Amino acid sequence: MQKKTRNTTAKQEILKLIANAGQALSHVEIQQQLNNLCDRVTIYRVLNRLVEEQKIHKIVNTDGVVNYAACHDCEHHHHNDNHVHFSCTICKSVTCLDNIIPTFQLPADYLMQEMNFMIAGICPNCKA
Amino acid sequence: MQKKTRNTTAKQEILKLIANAGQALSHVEIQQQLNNLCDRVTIYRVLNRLVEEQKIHKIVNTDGVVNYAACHDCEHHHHNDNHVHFSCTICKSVTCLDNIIPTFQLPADYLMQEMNFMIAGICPNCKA
DNA sequence: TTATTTAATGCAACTTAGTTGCAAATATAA
DNA sequence: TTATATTTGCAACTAAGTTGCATTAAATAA
Repeated sequence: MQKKTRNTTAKQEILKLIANAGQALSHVEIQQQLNNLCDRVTIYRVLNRLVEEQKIHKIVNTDGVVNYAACHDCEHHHHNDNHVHFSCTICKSVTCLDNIIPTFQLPADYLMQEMNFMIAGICPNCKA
Repeated sequence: MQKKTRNTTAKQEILKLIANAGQALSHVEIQQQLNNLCDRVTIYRVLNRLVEEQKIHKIVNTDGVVNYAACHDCEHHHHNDNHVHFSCTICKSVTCLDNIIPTFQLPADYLMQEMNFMIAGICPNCKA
């Protein structure tokens, strides 16, 4: 029997933040913007729940820091982070390049469950 | 003026370990296999040096854990981790799929410096 | 509306990963 | 063999994330 999940204030606010962000947010950024709405442990737990419920994506940066982004195409397509993520080494922003989907051929004897395509470099804003 | 780097015992042993491993190793795994040859801080520092010297690759797993692998094609090609890495969710092994190189088109206004392509799933060994 | 139940929260304490400063040790070149 | 600059060990620290447990608060039933 599956555990029922609740629509709490913390969850609503965190999801709203991520959905309106335009770029992926780290735990620290979310905590700062929440302005003491809830404990930092709660943020961790809410983020994990949202990932499980497939409402947000978890993106691991090239330095190991985790960021979270809203799901855009997951209504239509399968929930899978199959596009490229870009991490700017100057302004530190992490964004989803939703349209850039790499093609590759995984050997048949491998089973794919999850993918994380991360590119670090300089974003258009900082390059200009 | 560039700092001259030394060929110390710790560096030799760590590079040997990684080169002979057949799979990517984490800091913890390296520390265990080194059997108190040196301090854990030294391992961190040696690993960073080896990455800077482009003797090994740094691979970030889907859970944020960092692994290190020997460079195979970097003699001939540019030093760039442009192939797919595979992380088995069962046996926890991290391997380089040297031949699987994704193709994608990054918009011209982005500048790429580094990439990390990670796929998590079940490896041939564990699937069998 | 109130009572019941179970998920979610807050807090404190903890683990794990990695970093820093500094004195001592050691590889390299002269 | 000596000089010098890199590397190491140690202790202490930061940052990221987890866990246990008592309390709070959604959601549902009465």
